[in-house]
Amino acid sequence: MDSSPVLEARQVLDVVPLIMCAIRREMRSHRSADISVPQFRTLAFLNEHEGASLSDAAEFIGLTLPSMSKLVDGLVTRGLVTRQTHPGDRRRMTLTLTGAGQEFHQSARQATQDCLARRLALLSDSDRAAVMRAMEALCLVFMPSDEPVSPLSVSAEEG
Amino acid sequence: MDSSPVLEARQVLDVVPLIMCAIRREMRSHRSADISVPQFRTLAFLNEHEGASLSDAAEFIGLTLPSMSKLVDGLVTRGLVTRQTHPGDRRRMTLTLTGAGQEFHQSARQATQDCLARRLALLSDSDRAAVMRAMEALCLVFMPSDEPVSPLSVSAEEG
DNA sequence: TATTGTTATACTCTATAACTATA
DNA sequence: TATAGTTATAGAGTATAACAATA
Repeated sequence: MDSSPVLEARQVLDVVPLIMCAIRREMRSHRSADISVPQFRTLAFLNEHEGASLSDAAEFIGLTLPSMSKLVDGLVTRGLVTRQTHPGDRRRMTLTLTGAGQEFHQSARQATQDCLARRLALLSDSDRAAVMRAMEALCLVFMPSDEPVSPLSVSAEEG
Repeated sequence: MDSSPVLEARQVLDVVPLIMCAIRREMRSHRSADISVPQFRTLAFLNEHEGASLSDAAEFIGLTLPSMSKLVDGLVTRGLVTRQTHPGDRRRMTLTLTGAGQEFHQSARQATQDCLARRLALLSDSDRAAVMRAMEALCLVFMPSDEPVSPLSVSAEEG
């Protein structure tokens, strides 16, 4: 039947924002260090792309270079990120998470995951199996293939 | 097995933001009238809650009253919303979508739904069935029950 | 000359505080 | 006195433009 994807699309459009709300609320409650959501996303990006440049981060997060420069200023001030000149190309900045930055990101992610797990535990085994299968399928068709870097676990934005 | 919800939680945390990115990108591309995402959400709220007051909207969207007042200013200026004093209580403002406002919201939602449907059409029938079942199950555990108003189709926030 | 990043400046969005009008 | 909304003002975040340093 051809109209079926339309029905599922409506369902996805209704339900996914609900889940996203829960994710965002949890992440927000964890912002102990008083960082913004773009800052949090930048931490997540650096966690997966150690030594990325300012331009890399700006492009991935979707900010201009000046904005990202200022954003990173804040992360450096808070001791979550280090900013060093690249040995090979002294124009580039090499961004790295500090221990505190890694710790912050990891614990925020863990807390969010736990929060989701508590909700999922309310479902039956077979419903959870459907969730697993659905997520695997959706991942295939929503994963941006052209991007050089995986956006996994980096996109809990905005707040 | 007790650890299973944890696995699905990780999967949900990885995949849901991907889908949300696609939703947001589509909505953003549709902002022909140059309105902000909170403004868009307000349109969606008013679409489901005709005649809501400024306070109602402010509480639902999560803005202060002054901020919502200013936000609505913009929507009124653009001809998407009307603002009238409530007949029974002249302190209250009654907010209503204009025809243009309804049209704008409806076409934005339709475009987003079509965009999702194109991706879902890439899946097998049985995968789509799993998606449908998963969304129904997730809706049950992520739907905020205490809220007086349904947040469905209103929560594609930020960008 | 092109690229990487920073500084200067302006605009949007949001909040808090103070105010007006109505109940 | 309490509630609904507006106006005034300030702070965060972002963008564009201009600049400095390196390739």
